[in-house]
This record gives sequence, C-alpha cells and structure tokens, in this order.
Amino acid sequence: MINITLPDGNIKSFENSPTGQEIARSISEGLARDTVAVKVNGDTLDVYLPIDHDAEIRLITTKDPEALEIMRHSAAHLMAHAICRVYKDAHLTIGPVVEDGFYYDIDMEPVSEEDFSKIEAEMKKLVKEKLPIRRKVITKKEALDFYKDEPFKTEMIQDLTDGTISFYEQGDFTDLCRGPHVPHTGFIKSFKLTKVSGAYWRADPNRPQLQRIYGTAFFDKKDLKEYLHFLEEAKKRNHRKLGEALDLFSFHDEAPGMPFFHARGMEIWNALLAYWREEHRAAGYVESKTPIILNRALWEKSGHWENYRENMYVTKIDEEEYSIKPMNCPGGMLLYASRPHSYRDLPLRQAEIGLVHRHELSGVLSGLFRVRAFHQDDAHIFMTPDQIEAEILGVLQLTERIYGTFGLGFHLELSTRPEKSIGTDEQWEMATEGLRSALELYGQEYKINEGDGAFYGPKIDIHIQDALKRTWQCGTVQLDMSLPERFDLAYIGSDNQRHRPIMIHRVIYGSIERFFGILLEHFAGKFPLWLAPVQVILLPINDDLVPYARELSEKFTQLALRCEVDHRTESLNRKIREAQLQNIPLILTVGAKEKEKGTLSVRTLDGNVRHGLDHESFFNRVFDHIAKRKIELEIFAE
RNA sequence: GCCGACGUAGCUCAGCCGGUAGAGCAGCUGAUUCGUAAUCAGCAGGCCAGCGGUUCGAAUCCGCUCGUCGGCUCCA
Repeated sequence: MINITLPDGNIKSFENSPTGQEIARSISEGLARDTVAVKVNGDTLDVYLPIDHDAEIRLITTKDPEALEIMRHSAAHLMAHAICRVYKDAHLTIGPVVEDGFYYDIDMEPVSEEDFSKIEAEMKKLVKEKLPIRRKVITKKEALDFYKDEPFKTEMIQDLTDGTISFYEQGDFTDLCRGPHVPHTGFIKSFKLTKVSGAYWRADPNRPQLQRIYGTAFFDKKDLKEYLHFLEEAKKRNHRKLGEALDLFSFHDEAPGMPFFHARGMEIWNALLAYWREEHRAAGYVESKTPIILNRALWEKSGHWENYRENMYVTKIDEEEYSIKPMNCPGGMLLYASRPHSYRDLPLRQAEIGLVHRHELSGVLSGLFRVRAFHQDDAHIFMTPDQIEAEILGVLQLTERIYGTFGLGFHLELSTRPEKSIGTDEQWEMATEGLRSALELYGQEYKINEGDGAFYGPKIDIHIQDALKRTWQCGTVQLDMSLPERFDLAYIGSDNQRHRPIMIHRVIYGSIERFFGILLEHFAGKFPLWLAPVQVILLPINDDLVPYARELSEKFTQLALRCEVDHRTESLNRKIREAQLQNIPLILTVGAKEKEKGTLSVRTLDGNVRHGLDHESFFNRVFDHIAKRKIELEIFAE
C-alpha cells in the first residue's frame, strides 16, 4: 500500500506503486491529459514512472511555469532529433533551457536561418507522431559504449560523478539527459527556431566551435504569437533605429564603438545630467574631474596593468608609456591623496562624470549598449568602517529615487570574490559582509552571484526593468579595500592616529551612453516633456502666421522651453504628421483664431488636441509637468 | 578575437544564371497658403564599404581588409 499526499493535504492510497499519470487520472481525465511531470518530495519525475514509496506529491500541469521549462527541454531534444535526421553527421553536445526558450549546441556543418524551415518541418512531423519519450537508466559503461563515436557525449559522461546515468528515448532518437521530459512529443505544439550562432564547446575558445541553434516553445499557440509580437515590439523600439530617426546620435567607421551625439541627443544628455547633479548635490556629493590619460606607473600601482591590461588603450608620450583610463578610480585616489583628511570630513562623496575607454572585442559592440568609449556617473565614497552600512544604504536609496523618476523598477544582486582578484581573504570577508548587511538593512530581496565580483572587491549590481519587462544591469556598488591600501590613503582619526579609509565605487546610470539607449527603448522614443530634445513646436497654418509663431517661440524660449517653429511652406497636415513622428510632446498649431484670441491649440503625444487654452493655464501645466519630471504623455488631463 | 549573416543614393530597399544601377521617402526648384498624421510637378543625387583577383566585361563570382547585426566570450 502506497500513501500519496496531495498538496491540499488529502491522502490517496494505491495498491501498487502508482505513476504520476495514474494519480492524476484518479482525480480527473482532464488533469491526466494536462499533467507534464510530477514533483515527488521535491524531486521532479516523469509521469509514467512508478512511485514506490509514501510521498508528498504535486502534479505539474501545463499551467505551471515549471512545465514550460520541462517542455522546452523536450523541445530541445525534439529539435536535436530533427537535426540528426536532416544532417547525417551531426554530433550532439548539450541542449539546455534558457530564459526565453532553449538551444542545442551541435557539432555540424554551419547552418543559417534559411535552414530553419526544413528543421521545423521535420520537428512538426515528429510532433504529429506523438512519440512516447521514455527514460532509461543505464550504467556508465553502457553509456560510454553507446557513445563510442561521440567525443562530446563521452567527455560529458566521463565528467558525471553522481551515480545515475539516464537516457531519454523517443522513436529512433536517444539522448543522454537527466530529465524530466513531457510524456510524448505531441506536447510540444507551438515552437519556432529563432536564431543560430557559433559557440565554443565548454565556452573555451581553444576547443571546437559548435552550432548553437536557439528556439522557443509554448503550450499555447497564442503565447507563441504573443512572444513573437514582443520581439517585434522590441525591434521597433531598437535604439539604433530610433537614434537615427530622431537624429540623436550616430556611429562612424572612423571610430567603431564610439558614439557621436547630435544636437538633439545632447539636449537629452544634458537634461539627464542636470537631474543627476541636482540629486547628487542634495545627497551630499561633491563633483570632481580627472584626466583621461595617465602614466603607466599609476596603472601598475592600482593593479589595472596586471589585471585589466587587455582592455586598455596604451599610448606613448615623450618616451613614457601612458594609458587612456578604463576606470576613474586611480585618478580619484590621487585626488583624495592630494591633501590630508580628517575623520570629520568623512564620508567624502566624490563624484565624477568620467569618460573612460575600454578596448572591447570587436564582436561584442552593440549600438549604445556596448561601446568602447563611455561616461560613467561615477563616485568614490571614502569613509570610516562604521559608516559602511549607512553609506551603502544611502546609495541604494538614491538609486531607487533616480530610477523611480524614469518609471524603472529594479532588483539587486550581490557578487562575491572571483578567481582572479587582489587583496587578502580578511579584506574580502569584511567587504562582502559590509555589502551583505547593508542589503539586509535595505530590506529588498537580492540574489547572490558567487565569484562574479570585480577583481578588487565584491559588488552589488542593480538591474533595472524597462517597459517591456527586459532587465539591464546599470547601477553597481563596489566595496574596495585594496585601492586605499595600494595608494596608502589615510585620514586622521579622533585619536590623532592615521587610519585607512574604506572606499566604495558606485554608479547609478552606469554608462550614460547605455542608460540613454535603455531610456530610448523604454520610452519607445517618446521622451517625457522634461527630457524631450524639442519640447514645443509651433506650426503656423500659413506663411502669414510665421511672424506671430516666431513671436511666440521667442517668448517660450525666454521661459527656457526648448522650442522650434516649422516655418516651411507645407500643408498643416504634413507638419503635424512630422512633428508627431518626431515625438515632440507639445505640438501647437498657430492660426488666425489663436492670434486674435491670444489662445493656444495644443496636440500632445497621446493624440489629444485641446483648443482655446489661455497662456497662463498652458504654462502652469507645462512647468508643473517639467518641474515634477512627470513621465506621462498626457499633460493637460483634468 | 571566434562563428554566421549582411554592407547598393541621406534613409528604407529592388537589381534573376556576370553585359556597365533603379524605386519610395528625404533634399533642391517651382506651383499650392492649407485647421489636426503625407498637396502637386520637375530636378538633382551612387568609385554599388575598401583593396586585390578571375573575366572581353564584375554591384553580381573568388580572396583579403574594414564596418554593422545576431550569438559565443566579456561587461557599465
């Protein structure tokens, strides 16, 4: 007799060891149909495997997020199955589930997206056949025999240390796999192959390069459609396209990975920084500026020469070696060390909008998101050990405030000591604990990334979430106990003795270039009024009204609004269309009526048009919207 | 850096198996003077990313270089 406890506390008894399938069927036929796997005392099991002991179970149905992962894993197998049929000499390696789907790394002839349709066609055939997917436990020796002509699988099996080795079979296809899987291929209804790229075996550039084929799968056709729609939407918002269309920035072959910001882009840039300075001043920061070319001796002292050299641009001046700075910190150290400090001066919050250059691999460059020259909204905070918590907490609170202004949510991740690092164990221990306790104090949940810290210290990474729910790492807070040491930084304590200050590096926008790109996609090019490069455009209805429009424009400009007049001899409709496509938040048409009555007709980006606004109520609303840095496109809502 | 795809007018893109470059939008000129998302007509614009090769002949085929995109890796 086997007793099975269900999540609701009910206990069902079975004569023989029941399978998940049988348990589901004992409740209802429909449930049995939708059950993908079963969770037995925390382990996930295939539905057709018998449960031979009393257990607490939970059925995983197609509604569960876990089911999607299981099915996508099965979809990876399905794709591998199809590929092995189409490409005879394909050698499989690994095929995991990833965030939006799955991939499989396969040693085979290079494929392109044009080949997807024939693979997908083969996959569809296999789905129709509803091939049962069955687990088979075998010995290591059997596994090695089976894969004697498969070097990658052989290597994987040899690396397996924890007991059981299982195969999954579907029709004429067998794959080494831990499982679980959906019961048969018919569960994998809506899928699509999405992209292909090269990927090294074991992520090692010295090992063979494989074909990594990506795909995604859903239980419901509607979900797949929705996902594809999301991809379309993301494509439409692509900041490279918008940057070109809105005349914000450009890239040129003469400076790969180094953006040129146009006049309109600079308006946004300057508004971002003005806001940043306002917040930082209020939070007790002072601003500094350090040079971008510094002597090699400095980089040797800071440890960059040893640890970061491959990313640094080096140049020779008067027979001396110099490097263009990839980080601002060593300069910041010199600045701190340039005069003595008292404990009364601490914490010293020394900010710098620093231009850094990093020689990134050519293949990783990507619009504003990944560049070789960028500005960091950096700050180095020097403090006494008992100020650590409060300072980090302060940074987190400032970050929350600033991201909130843009309507961006965020989550936190703590990264610990990496393999390649400087400093002692004690230093790392203390630094990591400092960050951890500040996080606890802040109270928001956080994730831990072991070994992901910078070479000079542990860090808290702040990941924002944009309007399309995509996440981006922007802010980071890094505790550094090594640089103050290397630069022999000191402050005089109340005991009149020299003490070593603790330092943190932190950024909030991160890279201003990248943050700019993220905002561009987040707002889909429709920047809120306070950020819009052109805030007001005046559209005279005919040429006679151009002088009056200019008069108004003059007034607006005096009031510090960024304003333009479209004085072209074009139809009103065309001017409106173009202003709308340029995402100008306040589109004012100027005709005889407005001139006579002294009123304004305003179209906002939500498509609303209001006539007969008097100047005073217009300015009240507009300046209120700007002062509060509101992000709504509707400006004159009741 | 590696793998794959791509690079034609300011932009978006055509250009079949090699015969000497084409459209729409933008620009310019002229006409139109317009009330909430494209008025009409004409004109001009290209060393087909660069270099080399194959060929009687190359945007088209081949090689190299540069750049862009998607990944790998890395990271703000």
